[in-house]
Amino acid sequence: MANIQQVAKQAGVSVATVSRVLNGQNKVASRTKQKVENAIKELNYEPSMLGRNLRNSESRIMLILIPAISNPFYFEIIKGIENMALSQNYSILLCETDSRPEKEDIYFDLVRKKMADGIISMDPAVNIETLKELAEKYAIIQCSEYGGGIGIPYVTIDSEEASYRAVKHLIQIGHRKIALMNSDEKFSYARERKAGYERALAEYGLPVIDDYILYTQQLGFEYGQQAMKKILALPDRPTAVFAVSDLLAIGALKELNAAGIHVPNDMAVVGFDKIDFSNMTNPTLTTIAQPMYKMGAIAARMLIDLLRGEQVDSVVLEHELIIRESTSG
Amino acid sequence: MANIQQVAKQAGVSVATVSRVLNGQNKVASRTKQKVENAIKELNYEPSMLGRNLRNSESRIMLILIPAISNPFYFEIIKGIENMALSQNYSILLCETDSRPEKEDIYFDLVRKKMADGIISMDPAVNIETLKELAEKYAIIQCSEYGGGIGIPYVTIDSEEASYRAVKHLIQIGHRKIALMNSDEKFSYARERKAGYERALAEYGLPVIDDYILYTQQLGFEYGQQAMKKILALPDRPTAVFAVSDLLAIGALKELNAAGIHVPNDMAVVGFDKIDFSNMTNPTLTTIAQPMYKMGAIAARMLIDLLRGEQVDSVVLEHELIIRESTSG
DNA sequence: AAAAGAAATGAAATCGATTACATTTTCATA
DNA sequence: TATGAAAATGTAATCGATTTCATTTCTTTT
Repeated sequence: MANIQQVAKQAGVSVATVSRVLNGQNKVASRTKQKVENAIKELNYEPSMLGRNLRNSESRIMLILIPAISNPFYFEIIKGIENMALSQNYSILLCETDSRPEKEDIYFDLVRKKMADGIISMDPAVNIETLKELAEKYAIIQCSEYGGGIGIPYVTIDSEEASYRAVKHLIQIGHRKIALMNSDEKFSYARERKAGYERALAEYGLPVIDDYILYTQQLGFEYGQQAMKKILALPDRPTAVFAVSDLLAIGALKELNAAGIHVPNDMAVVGFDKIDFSNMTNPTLTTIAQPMYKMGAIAARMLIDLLRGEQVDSVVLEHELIIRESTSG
Repeated sequence: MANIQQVAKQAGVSVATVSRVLNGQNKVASRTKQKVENAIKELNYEPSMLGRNLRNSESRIMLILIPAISNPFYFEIIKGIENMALSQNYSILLCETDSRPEKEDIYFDLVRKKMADGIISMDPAVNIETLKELAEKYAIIQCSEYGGGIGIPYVTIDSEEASYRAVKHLIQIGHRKIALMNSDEKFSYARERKAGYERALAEYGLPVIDDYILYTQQLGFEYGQQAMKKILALPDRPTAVFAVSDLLAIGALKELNAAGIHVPNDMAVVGFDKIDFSNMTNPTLTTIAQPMYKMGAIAARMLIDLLRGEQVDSVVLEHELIIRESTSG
């Protein structure tokens, strides 16, 4: 547990010199450098980040806000963030908010108290007012979900277009009665995906039927199962379902299975996100793939740039429709 | 961005008094306290944890080491850890090691450099020598997986017994040819689960057949699929499979499905962990439930106790066999 | 009203680094 | 060899809190 003073003493130099050796920037005579390095070895010295961080007024920690760690959608994004962060000597503090403001606030406090330098928010349920306020003093990036028009840079995909393509695909393979399994429209992605759904229907002159639009409280299997139960109870049952999340779609598949309804012959299903599990279901799930790793990496890069005081612009990434068994028997 | 000095000045008191108000322990006259609190409000002051942490020589961050964030097994454990940590004013730094020593080392460095106070390791692939060495100077708890006999406290379940019960269940419903889908035996849980498997077989006078014991490199769906492919290619095909992880079991189910083999009639399957997905498969998966939330909470509690310099003892928690469709058609 | 004891407050050291500025050393050149 | 510029090194302030010990203020008691 040696500190820089002791190293300096041992090496017979000043702490400034030790610090210079540590950071390798200023020139130090190689003989001196050697002495210092020996002292470091002998004392088993590890520089304390507490001291360094205080002096530099930074924590080199970035906060990642996600609604639920159990949604696999975030895995690859997190990986992308983490790798970029590590490469720039940042660590990530992963915060599951459960979409609860109190919990959110605990973590926001870490930023206010300098324990974290900035935030990447992926929580659609984040309190946008608080976020806006924080953004005035701290670096914040929105990833995947974003509250538009509030001046916080974001990286995301074009949800409306993705949704449009998914529904168009269903129409093109012959479906006319297509249900939408959406989540709460307070989330921008939900509004956009609905817009894409409606645009596709409109393009083919199909009516938007209220009964075909379901809203789920959350994005879990159970909610997909429940929603599918309601769909099956409909008098004029649709022949296809587009769910705005793979988790919902998988819950729906489960319910269809239980009801003995064949997918895709009796009912086609499309999901969204291309989580790993979507390839393990029976049938495998047609879905929209987002460039998640890339999205994460870009978000981290943007945050770091922001922290450096650079100007950063929002980014919209490409997506892809992955056609699998649930729409093509 | 006010600091404690400015608050003191504004309130017309010394920094010591401000600090006392902040920490609420020492007695401060209520009039003074009021003045300080007003100053804090007026200046919008937030105490910096950088300063506090340096002075207190602690970071109030605990490191959580997991091999892969994509294994749902860890979700509830992490929740348990997080909640306990937050309640004690700790934050958690989640580290996915990918079972790569370099990455492990990046995170270990955070501990050496005082950026984290202690570690909860859940990585079976962790370098046990490094861990042992670190444990001499820092607080470390092993959770779920543990390297025995090295004096690092752990919390886990009795894997041998759990495995024994799972296999016994298969035997009791009539199976005689039972395959084991295990992971690498360098992991203690793998060795223990194999031991339980063998004990159950022995108890019923069944032979241990080498061909029936498969090893997978990792615990992902794909590995379960591959392993099941091998099993299906066996000349004398077993009638049941016990997989040491739900992910493997789900991959196996997928492969069985693809091969048109009925589960459980033609082949019964048992998993391990009771992850959420295990209830979404068709058929639903019989599995061993671990008290994951509790395990996490206890691990965090143990780590905090350790950091306080208290004596902590290892804990073994209960498990439960959950019988579902994959073993009872 | 004075003295003693308790309560409140303050001054200054401390945690462990970085860095601006000052000083010393080195070395080429005249 | 003296000189001056360049290179190396050192001194001390600083980041923002906590805390020990000293001092001041307030109560209580006689």
